[in-house]
Amino acid sequence: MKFDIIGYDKRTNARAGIIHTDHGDIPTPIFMPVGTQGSVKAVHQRELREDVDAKIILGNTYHLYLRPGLDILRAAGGLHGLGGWERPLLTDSGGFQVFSLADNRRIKEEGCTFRSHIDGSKHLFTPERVMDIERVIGADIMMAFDECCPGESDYRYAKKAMELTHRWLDRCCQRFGETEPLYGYQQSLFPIVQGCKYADLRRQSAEYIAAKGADGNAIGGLAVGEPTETMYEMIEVVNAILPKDRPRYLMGVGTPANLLEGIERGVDMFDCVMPTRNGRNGLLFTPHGTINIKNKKWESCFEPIDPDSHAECDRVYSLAYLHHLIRAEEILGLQICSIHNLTFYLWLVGQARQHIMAGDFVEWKADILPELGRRV
RNA sequence: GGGGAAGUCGCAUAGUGGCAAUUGCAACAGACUGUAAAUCUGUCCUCUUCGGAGUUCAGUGGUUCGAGUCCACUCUUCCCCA
Repeated sequence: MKFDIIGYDKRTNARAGIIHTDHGDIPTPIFMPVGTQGSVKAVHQRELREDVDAKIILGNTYHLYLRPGLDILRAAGGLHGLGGWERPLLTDSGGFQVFSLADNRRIKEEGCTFRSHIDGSKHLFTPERVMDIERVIGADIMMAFDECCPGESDYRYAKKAMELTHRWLDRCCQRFGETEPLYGYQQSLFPIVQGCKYADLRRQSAEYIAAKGADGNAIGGLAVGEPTETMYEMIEVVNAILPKDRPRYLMGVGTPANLLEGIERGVDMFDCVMPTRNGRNGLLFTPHGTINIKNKKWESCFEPIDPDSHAECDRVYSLAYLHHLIRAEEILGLQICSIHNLTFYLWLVGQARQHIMAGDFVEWKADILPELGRRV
């Protein structure tokens, strides 16, 4: 994997670049749709390619390991082979599940034991095991196995979790270095900065992670309950340390405004369930704010969802029709909302990229940012 | 014409002497950040300074300290037999 920076914003830390992978190039800044179980929920691949124009999507190690399981994945030629997706993939390591499945797991030095949310069976995830699984899934970018601790964690716990994450990272790197890709193309390992909301821990963690010299680096453990301003401060602290010539990935973030603030602070990659999950729950993101399509006021609004959109469904279907579909619980409504939101997210980072290269990122951001948070 | 059953907050329901009254649906809002989410939460008779206050269970009258619940009549609906 190779990263070329093709443009800097002179007044901020924003930059535009290209990540080259064996499955194709990824322009940055980029938003990566989340496809936890090997599917971006409610969105066809053709729509992902042609409407959304997703350059890279995510899969999840924990979920794919439980189902369909490693034998099937290996036999299929990894997740690329199983799903027929030919563009780049990234797998999250299960570190987020350490956080979100807190009731079903126990963390030890060796690793983390999980109870499957599907059948209750017990499984042990060690850094080595996670590397092996991610090799089998075969994503272009593999994430290190980390402990993502809650935003309100106290200093002592946050420090402990960070130090464990570092020790686990050493083991991830070791195993990664000892193993080969299984399907004939390269894989990269991204380590993850932790440290919760504590600037000195974040600094310490960023230095530890930077020293690994990885192809790219991730910032984890944000947008997990801490105030938004704190998140922005932590991004600044960390990005001052992470290598400038490698992509920086802010994990699990976020709102459209979060993306622009992240880009301004030097983040290149984002992923978040928000466009898809909120879309399935009837919330549309637009350049002029959010729309709750379930609200009565859209009942007879026969305007297209977005006449200028790259996505066909935004031009063809009206807000009134979408309102009807969502109320009637028609599957098509979930599909349209998901495609719309992802298209908007990809449009937004694409615009950011263009304005970085055009030199007016600051002005553009100042214009659009107040709009994004509005309620239409 | 004869016999039987039933009327509860939009719809459907619970309720057999202490009830502003159960539950589901619908409606109206809100939440959602590396997905155990096509999920979850709130409101849902009227008014409210959110402490309460006022009117309710087809209608009228009655029994009772107290009635959606018991009694009488009236109205309405449904079923069965002619």
